[in-house]
Amino acid sequence: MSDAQSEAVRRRVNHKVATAYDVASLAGVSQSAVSRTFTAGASVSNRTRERVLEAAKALNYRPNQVARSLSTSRSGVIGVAVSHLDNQFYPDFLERLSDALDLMGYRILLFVTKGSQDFEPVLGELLRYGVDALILASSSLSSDLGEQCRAAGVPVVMFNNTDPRSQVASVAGANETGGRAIADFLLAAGHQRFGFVAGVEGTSTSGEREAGFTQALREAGLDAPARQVGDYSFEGAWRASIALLGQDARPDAIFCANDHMALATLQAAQSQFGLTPGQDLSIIGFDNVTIGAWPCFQLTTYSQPMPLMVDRTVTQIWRLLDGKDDGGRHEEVSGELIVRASCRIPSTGLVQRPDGTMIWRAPDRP
Amino acid sequence: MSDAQSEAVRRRVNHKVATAYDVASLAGVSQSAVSRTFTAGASVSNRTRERVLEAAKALNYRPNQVARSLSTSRSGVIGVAVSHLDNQFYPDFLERLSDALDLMGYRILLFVTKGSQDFEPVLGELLRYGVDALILASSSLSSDLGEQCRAAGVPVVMFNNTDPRSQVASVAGANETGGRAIADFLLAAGHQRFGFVAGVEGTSTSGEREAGFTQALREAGLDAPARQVGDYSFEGAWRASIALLGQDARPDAIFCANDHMALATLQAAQSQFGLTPGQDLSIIGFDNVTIGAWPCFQLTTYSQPMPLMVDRTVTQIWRLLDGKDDGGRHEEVSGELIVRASCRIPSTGLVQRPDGTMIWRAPDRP
DNA sequence: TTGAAAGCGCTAACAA
DNA sequence: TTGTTAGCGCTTTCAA
Repeated sequence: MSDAQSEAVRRRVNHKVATAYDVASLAGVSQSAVSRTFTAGASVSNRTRERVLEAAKALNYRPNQVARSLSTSRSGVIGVAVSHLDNQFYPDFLERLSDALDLMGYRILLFVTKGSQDFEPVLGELLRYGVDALILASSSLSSDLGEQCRAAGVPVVMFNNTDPRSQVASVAGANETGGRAIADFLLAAGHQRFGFVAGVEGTSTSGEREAGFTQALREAGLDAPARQVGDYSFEGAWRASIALLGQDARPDAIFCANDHMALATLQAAQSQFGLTPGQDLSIIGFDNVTIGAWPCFQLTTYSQPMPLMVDRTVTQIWRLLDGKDDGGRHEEVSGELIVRASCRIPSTGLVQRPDGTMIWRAPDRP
Repeated sequence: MSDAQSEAVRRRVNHKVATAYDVASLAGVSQSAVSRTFTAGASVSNRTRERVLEAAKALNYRPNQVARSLSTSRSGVIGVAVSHLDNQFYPDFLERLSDALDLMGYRILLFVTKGSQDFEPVLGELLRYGVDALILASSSLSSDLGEQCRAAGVPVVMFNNTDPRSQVASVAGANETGGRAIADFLLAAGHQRFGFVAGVEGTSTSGEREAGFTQALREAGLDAPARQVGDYSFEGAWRASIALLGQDARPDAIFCANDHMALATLQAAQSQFGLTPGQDLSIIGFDNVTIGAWPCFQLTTYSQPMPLMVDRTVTQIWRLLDGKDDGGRHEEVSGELIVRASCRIPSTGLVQRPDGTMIWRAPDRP
């Protein structure tokens, strides 16, 4: 046994992890040969590769990612900032995103942010962590942040949140369209008095949904809806709903800026006012989270198709990573108005899809 | 302006990130001096430090974590494997864990696993990612995995899951105690026929809860409960519940191995059998997830106090990182039986806590 | 307290 | 196709 070999064995015994050098000497090749066999698209002879692989297996060797990152300045890690983890929309997002990134060999460095707290310093750090890209899925996160990263040359995509004036790429649902559809739907069902529960003020998501909703009501000759802020939280929406429903002329239809808040409204209406959603009033959300379809909720909602949105998000990321920094930055993924029992049902416009779900489409206007 | 200075400026302009060398030359000191000013507990004169900090600020310099990791073989990153993200227990866990780790300057590298899929290869990779430690919060994850990492010298803690025979540290709730308490509680309420909805077979969490439950029933002279497997999923529990409730002698009390499944049982009972939980039958879960307390559920449950559990988990991690690999490995965090409307209420043993929540304590036995 | 210099483990020119 | 060599940006001895 050569010196090199015994050195390699010694390392193993000492619990030290084998390096490419150990493998090289055991295989009787250069360290570069080892590097090459573990680098996709390298140039190694089969014979060399096999010897290396054999030695690697014997030593339980695997390339050290940190060292690799230092050399290549690519880490295979993508930073993901997310908040509101109690809103099922986001865990669902994380799960699907993880899947999608996994497929491409990427990992997630997770940052759970609290609302719009001072996240920016953390993010400064983050950039030095060598993440290859950033996904900002905190609806209450400013785009300045993203702008900063973009300037630093790190691809950034905002998820479920946009700043149309910024250069930061984004993927979002059809917020304004959805808001309009919801108004049309409620009007078609014969509703008269409307309420709106907003998310965090200033977020594009809530703002656009409200804009579409209000605009469509205006076009129908109606006033803007009664309005309360729910801050995207269950408690906030609970309070907002109680305020709305406690009014003299109580709304007979309430649109909440997302499902998470709509679930609060639904329960507040039931337990605090004895109202039956779908009969006494209509409640509608946005997102189509899984639990909204639970029997006890049967929440009507405008969907944000998560698989598609995640798909678009990662596609944008790959593009940016490839340096294709061109066009198509602010992507909008359209959804559908999914009809369930929490709303009074219009007599027209209902369509049943093959999977049994009911959707509503506005009748063509003249 | 010196050559070194103009070089530094050039880098800035070219969008290249400043390195410690750039800072050093701008500050007129050695690169080591820069390193020291950014290393906690270093030895630098105030004068040097100030000059360095000034230069660093001018160049917007921050130490490169990757390079630092390569030198120190510590990354400041902790790998977290989690599954069942649709069970609110886990997003909640992630959120709190993130907070706790943040406080100590650690970040989370997230792995979302699917049940007990072939996660092991991924984890092999993971170790080469330079994570300083690993937290395994996948209730359906074998401990072999953890054992492997431990052997590789990486601290591992299993969360909400144990293998008593293994050396892998763990933090879990009072599963057996909780199971017993639940049996005692249901017996005290006068129940006769019991059902149990299990999680994934073979997981310690489900197994221990069932063992405690069944054991306590046996001690009361009763048979083991009717039993169905819910696999920790909503759909699985839904089917399991329908099977249980469709029996000839339908159970009048069902214990589900966690809240997530109990929520399915509750709704199945209501919507498929027209039963009113708390009157026609009692349904009880385990975890005390936030949504279980929602008005429409009012789920009785045995709690797993998340803040405490997370606290214990990170404490274990710090210990292991400090090389204190001694004792106290399998930690159990006790909870309380939280009484809500989904169960028939016993006439004795109820205690109201200051915050208004009702808990139940078994009367002392003679 | 400081600077010089030797790595950390790998990738990527460059020569052979 | 190979091996040699020079970094990647930092930490950490070791002298001074």
